[in-house]
Amino acid sequence: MMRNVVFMGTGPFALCALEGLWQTLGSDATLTVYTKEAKKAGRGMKEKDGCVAEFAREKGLPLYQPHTLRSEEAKADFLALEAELCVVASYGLILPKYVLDAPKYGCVCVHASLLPAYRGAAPIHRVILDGKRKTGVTLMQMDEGIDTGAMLATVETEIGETECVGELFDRLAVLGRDLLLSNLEKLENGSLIPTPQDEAGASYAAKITAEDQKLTFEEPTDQVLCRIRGLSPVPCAYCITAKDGKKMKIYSAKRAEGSFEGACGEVVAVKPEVLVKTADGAVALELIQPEGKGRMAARDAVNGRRLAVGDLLS
RNA sequence: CGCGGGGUAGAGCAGUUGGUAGCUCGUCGGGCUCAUAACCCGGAGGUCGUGUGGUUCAAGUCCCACCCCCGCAA
Repeated sequence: MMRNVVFMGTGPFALCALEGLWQTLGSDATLTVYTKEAKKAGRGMKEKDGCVAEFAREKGLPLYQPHTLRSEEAKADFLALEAELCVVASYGLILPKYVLDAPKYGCVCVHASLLPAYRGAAPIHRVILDGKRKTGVTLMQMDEGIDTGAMLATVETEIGETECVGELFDRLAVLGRDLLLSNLEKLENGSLIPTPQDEAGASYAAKITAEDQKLTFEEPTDQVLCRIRGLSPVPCAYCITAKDGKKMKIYSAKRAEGSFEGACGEVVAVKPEVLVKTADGAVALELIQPEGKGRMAARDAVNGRRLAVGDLLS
């Protein structure tokens, strides 16, 4: 059993793996946590720590939140830990070579995609945005590139037809945690065989931009629905309601059967469902959120005169 | 001290220049119908975020303080 492990991660996906690691290693081992520094965020711009930092504090784990790993100070700190293994999951900082080289078993990363596809920051969102039906988690030996290291183990999963990124995220976090834990021993005894990634199948899952969040009803229904599912509930797809120019987030919607008359983005019916015309049909809005208001069923928005037949969404 | 929107029946909203509250939906009861997410009739349901606060003859409506929710930006 390993006795000295460093974990580097930020956010809920990382937290899931960290919790598992903490339970598995037990109190005999030293588990040191690295996570991104607290930053001013949210309404009021108050300094806010991430969930990984909170967990580390709560459990009394040694915690490091360097602004960068490239400083001499960070380097000295890390080397002094003399870690046997470094586990990384959506950390957000690039690991310098000294980190990669120092641990006896190197640095392994839990990445939420079937590498070499969807390397990068937003693999879970992108895989749904692209309409894929299968994804997974990869455990890999890190190298100096971004998610380019040799693969050690993978687990696949089907993406549900109506599954949103929030649901998939939670499932992959658990799969990732289990993939890591079930391979710890093999990492230690060297029985995992690193498989280099095939560059031919590589793709990059870039961070989600505001542009990605913008819905376009000029697209076919399938694409509109993928965009909604792939971004819900965070950061969420949105459109602009023409009558007041305000944003309206759309958390969920489904395909509407039939053919409809109207311009793309026009509300063509509100009863019994709120239907919005797309390039090749219509989508039925389910859960939405007007700017400044809370989430509500599309039907409630109609009751409050927020949406009516003829309204234009763009 | 980042910018901005909002807190009124179970839900979503309206409430004009201050005069004790309305709409759509839901809910309960009744009716029509082969039937219904449709229609008709009727009922219940609100100390209008909090404050033994201020102004006023009178405040959901103006002023003050505080709490909470949300959008942007990070």
